[in-house]
Amino acid sequence: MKFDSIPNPAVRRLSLYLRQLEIYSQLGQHAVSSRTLGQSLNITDAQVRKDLGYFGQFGHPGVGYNVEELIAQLRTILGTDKVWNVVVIGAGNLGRALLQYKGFVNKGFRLVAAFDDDPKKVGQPIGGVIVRPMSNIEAVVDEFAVKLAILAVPAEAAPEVCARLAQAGVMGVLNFAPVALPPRPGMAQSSVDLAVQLEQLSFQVNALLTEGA
Amino acid sequence: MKFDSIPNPAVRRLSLYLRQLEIYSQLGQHAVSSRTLGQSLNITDAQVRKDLGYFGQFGHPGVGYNVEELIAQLRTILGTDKVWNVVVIGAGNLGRALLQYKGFVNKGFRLVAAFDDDPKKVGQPIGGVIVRPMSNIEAVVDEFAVKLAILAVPAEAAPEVCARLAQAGVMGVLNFAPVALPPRPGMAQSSVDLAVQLEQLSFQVNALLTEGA
DNA sequence: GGATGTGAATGCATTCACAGCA
DNA sequence: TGCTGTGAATGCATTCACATCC
Repeated sequence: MKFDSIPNPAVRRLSLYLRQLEIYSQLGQHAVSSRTLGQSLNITDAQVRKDLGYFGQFGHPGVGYNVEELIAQLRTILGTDKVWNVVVIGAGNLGRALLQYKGFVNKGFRLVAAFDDDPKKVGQPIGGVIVRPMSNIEAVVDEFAVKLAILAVPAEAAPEVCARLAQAGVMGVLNFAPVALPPRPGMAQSSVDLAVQLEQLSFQVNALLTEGA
Repeated sequence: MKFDSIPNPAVRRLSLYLRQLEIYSQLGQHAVSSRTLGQSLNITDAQVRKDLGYFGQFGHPGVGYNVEELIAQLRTILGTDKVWNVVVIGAGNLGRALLQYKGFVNKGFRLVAAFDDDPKKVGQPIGGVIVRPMSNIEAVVDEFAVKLAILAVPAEAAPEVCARLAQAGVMGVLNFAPVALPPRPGMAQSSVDLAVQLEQLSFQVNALLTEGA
């Protein structure tokens, strides 16, 4: 399976398909068409079929897709049929919230450790783990074969910590610090900037207000 | 200024430009070229110029862009030259973290209220506001002219709450619930699903591992 | 010389439309 | 008939390349 040559937006949508299919599954729905699945997510049926088509043929002409079957396939594609051990760096407000977030575990992600340099935070139990000093990062990453990390440290510290994680063997970082991380070959990076998200809405609301007026 | 016909990716980048320019400003940098700005964000210089070009001519040929000047322009474009009052719905782990997040205020967003239906949470002070019962939503939205809301409620409740917010006059929602919100004309919506973010990394790390092998 | 601003060219993603199968 | 899978056509975003200006 060649992973490059696949549109990035398509991969983003795969996650949405999976999420929606899990909802169908829980509702006892066993079959779904590209049209129905798409409508739940505001995506065209052709787009759904094309996205899945990058990875194989999972549907049944005249019938649709089997929900459980497609869930299994998508998990395999996305790599969440196995469990990933994940560490959280930074035990501030955001880090603590993430450590207690219930949505990760049944998606195939297990938070195995938290790190912070504040001596007042080290030793605290949060969401089932205990905050450790940053000096332990390498040992923990090694011990638990950690490949994914969540970065919830201040912007000033983020690039340096990211480099350190890469050095330790982490291959993917989800960054919540409001700063651009220098790209590293061999490391996947994704950033979520909360203020930027609001700014986008601000722009769009302004557009709605001025075009409507 | 016609707000439609502008590529959505371009608007996303404007926020990144602004963020980076604010860093330059703090470092005492007063001029910047499209090349330099782009390099800090892994964006080509042509892209930077094209994005800005959708909104006007802000540069000085042979010189570059004035940092403070461009910051002011971008704030106006994004609508954050004015302060937006924002409410947070849901005072769970994530809601509480967002209420205490320091990054919003100097970006032009003021969190004016939090809501939750859990009687144990109502009355609690968090990050400068007091948690109110959901029944107060309409009154607060009205009183503070709230146009933006952050949705941090469970997935089951999210669509209903979103509809209610729209009814109350909210025009933009940042949704953290892992569910698709039905689109509403006259309302801007943006979703951040934390598990989906990790899934994307999972996919990419798998790709790195298999292509490298 | 060194930078912007911007049409033209390219490349990528989405949509169309239909053959093929249950 | 109803739906998938997929080449072909379209549409959109990015990059090129250069005229223009300090």
